[in-house]
Amino acid sequence: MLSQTAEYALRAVVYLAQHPGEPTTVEQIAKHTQVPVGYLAKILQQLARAGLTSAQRGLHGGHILTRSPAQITLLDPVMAVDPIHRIDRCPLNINGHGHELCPLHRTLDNVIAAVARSLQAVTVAALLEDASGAAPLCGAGNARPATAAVALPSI
Amino acid sequence: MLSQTAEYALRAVVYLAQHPGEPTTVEQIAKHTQVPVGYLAKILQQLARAGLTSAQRGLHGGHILTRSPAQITLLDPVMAVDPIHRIDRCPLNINGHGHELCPLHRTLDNVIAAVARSLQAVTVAALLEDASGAAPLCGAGNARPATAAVALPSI
DNA sequence: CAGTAAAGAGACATTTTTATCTCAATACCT
DNA sequence: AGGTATTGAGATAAAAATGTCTCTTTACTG
Repeated sequence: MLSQTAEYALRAVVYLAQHPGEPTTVEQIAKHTQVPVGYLAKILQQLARAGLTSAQRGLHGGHILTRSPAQITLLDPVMAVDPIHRIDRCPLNINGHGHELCPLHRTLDNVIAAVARSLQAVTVAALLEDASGAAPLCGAGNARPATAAVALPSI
Repeated sequence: MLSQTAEYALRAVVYLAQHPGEPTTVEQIAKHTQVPVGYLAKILQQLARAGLTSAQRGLHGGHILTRSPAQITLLDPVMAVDPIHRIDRCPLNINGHGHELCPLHRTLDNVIAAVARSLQAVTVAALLEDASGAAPLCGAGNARPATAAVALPSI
């Protein structure tokens, strides 16, 4: 669904949110989020370029969030590294029905829009405050029993 | 969002639904759906293996749907060629909190579930009957002016 | 039966995504 | 100033997705 890269970016942002203040090295983030170090470095660069994080070089350097977790939604890192594209014109743009979409692509675009809204509706802070179960990112040692996830049959 | 392959599969199925009865050749479908012929042939094989379509070889052969468009949802072709996977265990399966997901992955799984439900809620027949605008697949010549798509700012 | 129009299957090619490696630039510390 | 820990950037590699090509099999037609 989301790309591997987007997943990694989300993990990194959540981890950073759990470690406010302290600049955190790529290595440390990678270790705790199970993301390949070298690849994560690239992703963190993208997050920095997008203004979500900032990095400090040198000794005691590392990455930090530039905004409070309450002001970062799950959509933000996703758009930074692997943007979700709305369908804004029919991919089969034969005899231009202007910017109107055919029923298929209108439906697909609605799905995409819903995904974007869902991600946008959840802040990173909300994840951290979540009291229903395991700690964010399966934080070692502090997982608690939780309510069962809602089952969706058939897929 | 969805893969190219899934897009192609959806186009093919919609096209077949518009041409009930007649076995339709890969070439004809490809032409009208703007999908590379060779690749489409592979995709149609996958649809056939999944039982959505069946193919007849030889002269006057081609592909047809095995079910009525009313009994095919948009999820069906997608699952046939490029299955949507629910997140059923934390990808960072450190100190196993069983099958519980952490807040991040529970959220992501909910998004995936919503996508699946949305696709499952729309039948191919519904697309064909859609009276709000352009014909399915931008059908040449019969596009009509339609209601504007709902705008989603910020993405 | 021979010819032709179609799908089936598999090898091959290209492009994109994911991942690794190396070296340079920066900042701190003694 | 020199040493070390860190990010930045770019080249390279590997894997997966997408796309092409060729040959075989099947079924209809005359």
